Amino acid sequence: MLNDIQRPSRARSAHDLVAHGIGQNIMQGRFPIGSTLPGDAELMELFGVSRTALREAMKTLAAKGLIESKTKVGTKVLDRNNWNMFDADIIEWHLEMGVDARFLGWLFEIRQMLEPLACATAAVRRTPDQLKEMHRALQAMYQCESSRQGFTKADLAFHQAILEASGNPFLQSIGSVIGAALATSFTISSPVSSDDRFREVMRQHQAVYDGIEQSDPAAASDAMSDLILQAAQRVRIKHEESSLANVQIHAFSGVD
Amino acid sequence: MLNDIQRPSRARSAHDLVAHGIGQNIMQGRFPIGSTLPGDAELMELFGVSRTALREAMKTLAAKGLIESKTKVGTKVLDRNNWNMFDADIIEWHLEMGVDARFLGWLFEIRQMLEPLACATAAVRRTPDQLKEMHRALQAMYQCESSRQGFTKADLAFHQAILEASGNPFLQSIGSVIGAALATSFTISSPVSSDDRFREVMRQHQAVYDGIEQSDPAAASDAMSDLILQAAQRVRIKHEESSLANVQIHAFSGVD
DNA sequence: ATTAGTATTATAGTATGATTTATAGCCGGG
DNA sequence: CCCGGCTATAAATCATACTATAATACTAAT
Repeated sequence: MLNDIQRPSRARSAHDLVAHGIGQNIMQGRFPIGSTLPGDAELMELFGVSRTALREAMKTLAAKGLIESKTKVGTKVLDRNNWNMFDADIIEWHLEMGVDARFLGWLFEIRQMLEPLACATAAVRRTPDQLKEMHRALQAMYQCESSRQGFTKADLAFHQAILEASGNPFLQSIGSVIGAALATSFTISSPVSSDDRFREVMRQHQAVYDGIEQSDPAAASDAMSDLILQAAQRVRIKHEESSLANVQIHAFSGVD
Repeated sequence: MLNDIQRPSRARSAHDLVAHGIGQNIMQGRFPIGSTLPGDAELMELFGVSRTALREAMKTLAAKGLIESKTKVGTKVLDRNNWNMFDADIIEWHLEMGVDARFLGWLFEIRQMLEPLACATAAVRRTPDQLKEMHRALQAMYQCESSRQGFTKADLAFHQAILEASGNPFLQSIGSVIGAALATSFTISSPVSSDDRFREVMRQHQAVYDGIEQSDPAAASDAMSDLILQAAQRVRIKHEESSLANVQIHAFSGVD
């Protein structure tokens, strides 16, 4: 199987390469937070691109909250809490400098905070079409026992369908976070490595689907919570001090 | 008091204005999703800027996931689930076209999902310095009974200090979401409009602080949940079908 | 007539230099 | 010591020219 393009990153445009380059350097701390990075002229030479391409790259980074340029004073690397961590590129650049356990932990922590509740809302708000979409993705997962690539893709599609059905655009835009978590987890520990593991993973996903299908928010939420917890354990994440993994949904009572 | 800059939007750079203009038009559906927006030449004329400025604006929008340009085929408006809703600008543009209740509801839904758990982790992970930061912000709130501006600022600082103390960079980067929610809520219904209301709001914030100060995750989480719920009610948000507002943290048990 | 290959062409991408604008830092006057 | 204007510098913007890409149309071969 040579058909997988391991690095679509190769054939990218100039400004994309520059943005990637600078972004990664910032992540790695080679352009430390708070520091002023080299002037236009120097960066042009460094990356071998024109001012146009460079400035477009800068705007990309600025849009993601990584840097800020002011006339005369230069371009400074902003503090981490200005970074938009829900951005696909930022997550990617983070992971490209080596997967560290802390980062994965944070990723799973966020998933644990959002996805169970997304399931709960999806269970209540889903349309028939959205349910069908989840079903399609679930079936695709069943049929991808052999292919890790295909399984990951179907898995992501399943989770994204749930987010979509939650009806909340904020939830709908965290696909990148989940995608990164899945892709990374699967490189560490494949869920299709053994028959037992595969069956267990599928059982959990099925439980999530069933909960949503039956419009049972609590069940859907609990199932998703379990699913994420076990996924985290598979990659041996130990939550540092306390675990939020067993936060549970206590009650779903509608208010007026 | 004239010192408030109602529209810092005025003195912005060219590409910022263009990005703002196009972004807002996209939000309003005047550049519908999936459509191809005008070519470079036309947009240059439309906004009266040079190609450079226009392209920088495009890159900004592309970085936020709003659009995608391909050679020959033009620039297309991407689907909403590519948009990064956790971006401050996108939220701002959304709100600028009139505050609609649904959007506010989504905002509060996300807050309700994340902030209580952020409080819980903060209660466990906080450093003394971070606690001090929260205390400072809380005191500032107490002293801003008269000024809505100052109160909003202090309130945001309080919430941001909690996110900071959660230790999770993903949580740390949702300040824009909370900021937007606070600012918008306060224009609808000021928390300092009456003495009673002010006292109630402060009591709730104090409860959150106390929970974190005493390293009591459950208490901190519950207090924050209450706080957000009441804030939502103040702006008359009725959750559509079911409310996630009274999701409760059931148990915080550390795992190994 | 269908298909495959090639040429055309419109549009985004890149490059370069000139020009404008904003600000840090200096200077001199108060 | 403080304040206001001057100046140098670097970023921001503009204008223009050139390149790369891909959708379309056209041609030719089967």
